[in-house]
Amino acid sequence: MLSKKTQYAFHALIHLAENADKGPVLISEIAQEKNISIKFLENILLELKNAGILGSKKGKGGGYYLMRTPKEIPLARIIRLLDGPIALLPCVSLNYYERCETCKNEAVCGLNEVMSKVRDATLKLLENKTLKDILTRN
Amino acid sequence: MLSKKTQYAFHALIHLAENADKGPVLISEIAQEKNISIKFLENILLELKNAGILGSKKGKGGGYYLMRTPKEIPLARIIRLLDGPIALLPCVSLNYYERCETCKNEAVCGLNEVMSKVRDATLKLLENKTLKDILTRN
DNA sequence: CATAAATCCTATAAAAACTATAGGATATAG
DNA sequence: CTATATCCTATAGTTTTTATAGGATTTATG
Repeated sequence: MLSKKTQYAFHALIHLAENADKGPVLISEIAQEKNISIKFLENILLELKNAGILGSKKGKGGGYYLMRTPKEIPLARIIRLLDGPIALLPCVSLNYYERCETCKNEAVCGLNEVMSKVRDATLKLLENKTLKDILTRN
Repeated sequence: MLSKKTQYAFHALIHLAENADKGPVLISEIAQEKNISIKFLENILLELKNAGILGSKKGKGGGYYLMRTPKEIPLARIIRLLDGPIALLPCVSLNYYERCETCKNEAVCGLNEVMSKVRDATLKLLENKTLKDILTRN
């Protein structure tokens, strides 16, 4: 399961995308709208900003805004940033790979093979679906 | 990522499948072979037994053994038993569903839609691939 | 320049989950 | 009867997750 952090990030990004025309959005506005602890959300938005996904403006009239269009932000990017690996095992992770301690040869490990397929199926969706795809449909 | 518990369970099940002809296998043998804490493994095997996946025999000559053929044990069963939900969000989980607090209508939630697809793609593999599929290939 | 508004930054607290260990109870083979 | 092995439940230790705190910094505005 995705952490609360990542879940909150998605909801915040949705709010920012849906209010992109109104200039910078206050943390407090997002927190209230999405029922998120304001201080927790602050840390999350800061991380998204440091990763280049969001921009911000300080002082009066300030707030957060998207640095790219929703279509350019794949869901996998957000998950990896806040949750880490998407794969089910370290030995099949593309971005957080760790060698399997137990098995002698990953190339002939059946578990490795199946979990690689799960990873591929998951990534096919999460790399191609973007913030645009999770905005309210209508 | 899958917990150590589930990872250990897979390795233990593989060992049991590959030694099914030799009668009950000792916890200590599996622990040594797969480098798992014997006491931790004991708890895991007990859980698998209570779920009907393994059988056991006490006393001299005792140990654990599979209650079904490897082909009859889907990977999803093991993961759900030891790790819980396979889905990335509570609101798209089939076995551990929880209503989404934030969104008003899950039927039109784009996040729900994408994560449902991820779940379906993952389950298609994990429900159909079994212990048999992760045994060493040769 | 002074002030208020807002993010920035880092530390830490609180809670939960995960990993591991302990030790006696129970059953069984011989 | 004894040794062997699982059964069972409690608890300890560690890490991760979730949340909070509070001062520093930047900026708009009068």
